Amino acid sequence: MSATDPVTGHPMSKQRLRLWLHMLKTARFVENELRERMRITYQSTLPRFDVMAMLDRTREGLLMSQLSQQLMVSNGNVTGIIDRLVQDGYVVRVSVKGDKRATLVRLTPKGIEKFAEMAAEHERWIDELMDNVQDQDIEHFIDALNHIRKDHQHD
Amino acid sequence: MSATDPVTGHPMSKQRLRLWLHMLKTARFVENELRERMRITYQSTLPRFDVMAMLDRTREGLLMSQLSQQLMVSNGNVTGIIDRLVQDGYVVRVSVKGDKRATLVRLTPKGIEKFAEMAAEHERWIDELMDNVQDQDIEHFIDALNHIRKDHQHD
DNA sequence: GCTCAAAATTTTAGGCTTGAAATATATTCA
DNA sequence: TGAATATATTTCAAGCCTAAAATTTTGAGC
Repeated sequence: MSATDPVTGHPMSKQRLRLWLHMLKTARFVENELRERMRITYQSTLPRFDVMAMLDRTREGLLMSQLSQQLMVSNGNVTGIIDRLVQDGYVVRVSVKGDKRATLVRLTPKGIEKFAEMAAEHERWIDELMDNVQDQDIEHFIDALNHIRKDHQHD
Repeated sequence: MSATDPVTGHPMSKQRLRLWLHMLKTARFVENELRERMRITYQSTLPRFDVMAMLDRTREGLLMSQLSQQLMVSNGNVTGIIDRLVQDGYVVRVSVKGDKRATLVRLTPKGIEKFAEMAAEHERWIDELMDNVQDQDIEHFIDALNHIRKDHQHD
């Protein structure tokens, strides 16, 4: 038999399951909100926003493989999202000198401008959705989150 | 100008954004792990598991609309997932007496049995993935999560 | 009863996501 | 050099997901 919670007497595994279900529900709630606002305000999506955010942090561009690794999504997934960002004129594919396999992906000036606008609004949305989380809690919260990934994820 | 963190001097909105990004990354990490294990071990998926979990808690069955509401996903989404669970023989659709519009959805005995097996393993996976989260942190953690949804979500 | 709005569900079109297979290029090393 | 292996990316099939439209049935008010 595994360890039990000294307070409630419930097995730790049940406590952790409960924590996971709460975390999932909260994340889903915030994501649903953001998705809808992104759609209504910018006729865009969260995955597109995530990709643009990554590209905005590295203006010289990223390889497709770097993008999918950083975003923790599959290779083929990124291909489709970039296709649509290219269609909208927010992103360009640039061939890499000396390696014909690779493709560098970069924000266009139009993409940079649009992202700045979206990012500012996105930050306000998060601030509003999380206005119940107070400053003194945030660092503890983030610590606890990082504990979960520690020893498991190596990035 | 908005409130600032008295310690770091950063605006609260930046702190909350940072928290959200950590939360998203952690949730994605755990979900990716669970998805892969569910696929390899049971040739199944997380959405299917979530639906079965909900039905297991209410053995007399749930309406399609109740299911989608509880799971915070769209109506049409649930239709497809149930279609496949019915094909696999884990779920049945039962017509509701007195209302020809509604459909009640129930686990079959085979579904109940299968879910019990999957749920036990699922709990072990969570326990393993979260083994860094200690007991005394869990309640605080859950509190903080609930704070996020408080005042926003009404369920 | 009739009409019309509301409710429960499914269908549809389009985007996201995965794992696996396919394609093309680069590298290693015998 | 040439063969085998590794790397970067795309394509593919299938499932997930959404919003909006369509379908069917119910219920309310007249």
